[in-house]
Amino acid sequence: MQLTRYTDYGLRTLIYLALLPQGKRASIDEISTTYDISRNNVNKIVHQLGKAGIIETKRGKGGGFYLKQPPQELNIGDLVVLLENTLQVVECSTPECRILPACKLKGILGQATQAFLDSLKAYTLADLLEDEAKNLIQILNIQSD
Amino acid sequence: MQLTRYTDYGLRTLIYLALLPQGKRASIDEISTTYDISRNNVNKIVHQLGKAGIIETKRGKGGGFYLKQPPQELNIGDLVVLLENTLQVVECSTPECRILPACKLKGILGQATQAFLDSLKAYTLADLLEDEAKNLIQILNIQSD
DNA sequence: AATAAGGTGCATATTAGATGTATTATATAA
DNA sequence: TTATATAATACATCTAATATGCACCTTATT
Repeated sequence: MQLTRYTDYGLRTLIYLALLPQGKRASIDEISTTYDISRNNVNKIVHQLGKAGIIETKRGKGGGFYLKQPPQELNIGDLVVLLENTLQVVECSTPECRILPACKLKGILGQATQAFLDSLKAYTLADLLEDEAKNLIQILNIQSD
Repeated sequence: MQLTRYTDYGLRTLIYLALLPQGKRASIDEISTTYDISRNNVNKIVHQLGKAGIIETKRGKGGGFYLKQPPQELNIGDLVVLLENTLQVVECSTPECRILPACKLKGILGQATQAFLDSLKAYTLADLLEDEAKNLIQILNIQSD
């Protein structure tokens, strides 16, 4: 049971953005280089986060992107739901499982998935920085000006 | 976020076994054919369940396997832990993530995974049959004698 | 001995996911 | 108005985990 790297990278990108000084933008290259993630992957993530209204993106010279909301307002559960392409932990229909109509496993696994998400919903992006912001800023070499 | 089919097939196999009349054995071919799952996959599952002491396997003509414990004693959470090869929802170390030492995500995701498993631990194999045993027996064409 | 079952090992196929390449659209600044 | 830096888009390819296939071994029953 794993989340995709895409989701992982998405969260890392958001951590980076949450650490940026007010008014500063990040670029795809910057994130890609810092975390050593494929540029294309970051590209897709930034695009998706932009479409979802989580970040503001701007093209062109001097462009880039930044969080539209404060980190305290970004819930980890919601972010995982957004980034992860499927939350259906088993595939009952491709190919169709013979016992599907009488199977209670679906429901039980669905409940468990909900418990997973509810647990994440207790945290926000801000909680990922708590007590570690200074360390993270140093590790990620984020400039203060 | 998905469980492997291996885990899914493992649970389906156990459902099948839980529906068998007392004293009856199933065979790998029987499970494989009934669910339309690769024989080899079932083979591995049966082998693992045997080693884990969940089922009793017997080689040779007239052999087969059956549950060693009543379904009420087999906890779904434990079964998923047994069958699923990884419960680490993100890979922090291959390659090593730069922010690993200051990252709080690991812990939060670990808690959520635990919530997932705890939710499953509230159910046993018997709960997967409840109210549906007759339907399942019919769908799976399990003979009563 | 023949047969039917699980056990074991390795090879191959499949597929989702990740990455690469190229090009387009847009914005800024010289 | 041209050059440059950026995100957006599209598509191709690589990779690796997973799933399946094949062959043969071991064991038990008849």
